[in-house]
Amino acid sequence: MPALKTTMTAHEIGKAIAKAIHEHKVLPGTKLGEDELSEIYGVSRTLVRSALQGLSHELLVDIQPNRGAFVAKPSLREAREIFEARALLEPRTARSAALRMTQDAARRLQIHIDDEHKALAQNDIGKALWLSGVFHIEISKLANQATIGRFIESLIARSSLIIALYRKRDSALCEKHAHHALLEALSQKDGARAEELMKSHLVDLVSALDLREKVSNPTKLKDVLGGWDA
Amino acid sequence: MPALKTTMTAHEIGKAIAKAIHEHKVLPGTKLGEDELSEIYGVSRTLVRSALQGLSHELLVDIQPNRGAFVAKPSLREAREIFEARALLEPRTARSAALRMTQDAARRLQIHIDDEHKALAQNDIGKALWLSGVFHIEISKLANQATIGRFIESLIARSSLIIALYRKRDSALCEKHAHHALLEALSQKDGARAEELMKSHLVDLVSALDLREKVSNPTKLKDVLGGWDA
DNA sequence: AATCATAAAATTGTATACAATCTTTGCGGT
DNA sequence: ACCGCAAAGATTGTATACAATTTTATGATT
Repeated sequence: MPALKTTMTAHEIGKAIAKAIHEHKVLPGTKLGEDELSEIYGVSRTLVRSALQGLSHELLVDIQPNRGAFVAKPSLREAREIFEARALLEPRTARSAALRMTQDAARRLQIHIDDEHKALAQNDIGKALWLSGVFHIEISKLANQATIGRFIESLIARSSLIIALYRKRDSALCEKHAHHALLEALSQKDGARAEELMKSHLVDLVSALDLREKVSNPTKLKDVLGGWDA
Repeated sequence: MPALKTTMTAHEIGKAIAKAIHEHKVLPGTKLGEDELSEIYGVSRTLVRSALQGLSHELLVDIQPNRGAFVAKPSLREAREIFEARALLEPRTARSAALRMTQDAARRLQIHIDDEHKALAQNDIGKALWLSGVFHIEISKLANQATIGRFIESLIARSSLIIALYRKRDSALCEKHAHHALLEALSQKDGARAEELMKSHLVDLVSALDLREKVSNPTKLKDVLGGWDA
């Protein structure tokens, strides 16, 4: 599928890495070595560095001076802030999107939801996660507010890192119906309902996370590590 | 004042260029040639390119492939979006800031306001503009929400471009009292009032701009250009 | 004189070479 | 064995060299 004849641009490389991060193909903390990446994409380190700097600007990767680039590990505080920001921006944006909804957009979103279900059916969690993010981004694009849309896009990308780090064990990350209900409200141009649905959808998302302060008591370490030779 | 012994980093160069843009030392549309900048800052094009790419990510400069980097020229639509976004984020943030206000912060903000007045007194519009932006950014920092704070910072930086492009002739850009009143509300931890003041302050800012659609009718061109040989 | 084609100059895009820094390895001392 | 230390290796940071593209200058043709 990808065109191999022409060499990739820095932007394309960044997109590819971002997608891998979003799909949890590479986990937070993973080192992104320049030589390694330039080998993979068949370009010089120049373009790889440019791509990594771009990702660092979006806070998807953390560049440590003289040490290299790593997939970012958002703190608990950052995690909370990001979902607070989403709760502020996305419901409002969903309302705007509803008012500008078209038949064509509804069709595209429906196909998107089908793809999500397909991915889930074949247990491709990574792809499902990525598609879920893109669904939110598509809605924000419908609102026709590029500026806030960019903010939302950035928040969603970082959300995938948070899910990787803080997801509760065995918590479902996408309630099957949430996106469908949202699409329905949008199709009916029911702005108020779309706003409300998005709001509760985000609450559900957060409730699948464990964002409580770690109470790790250093003295308890041996309780956890004890019995290693039993 | 600036340390000349050590070489500047890409980030520092970006900050320097951003400040020049913010201060209207370079106007929207200005070409930012790589050789020229590397000459100025005494570094190779590598670092200059890195800096320009960073600024491009913040939408402060527009990089046109194979043509170079130019100071961005936000469209009318972008301009409206940016101030809508500010109206959404900043009042809310001012309220949060009020609740976390400290004596020390109040002192710092007061000094800041004094600097603004000094700059205005000596007619250094550029510096006043920059300080005004930093004032807003400082408030957002007090709110202790780094994520939204970054958004606001980015919006404020772009606002200076909008002011350069769309300011009404002879419109005052900073009503002397606005920032002072804001500081007062913050100092009294009066969140509701701070929110309200910020809201109206932003309205005032927009009212100093001319964001109406240009009605330039192409057929009228000869009306404007006619009589060249009279 | 105006216009188009072409060549020269200047500028950006990418790769490579070298320098600086960090990481690992191996050795000797305690 | 366990630390500390030093040299080798690997990785990132910066500058330079070369390729690709655009811009400007030149000149022939109408």
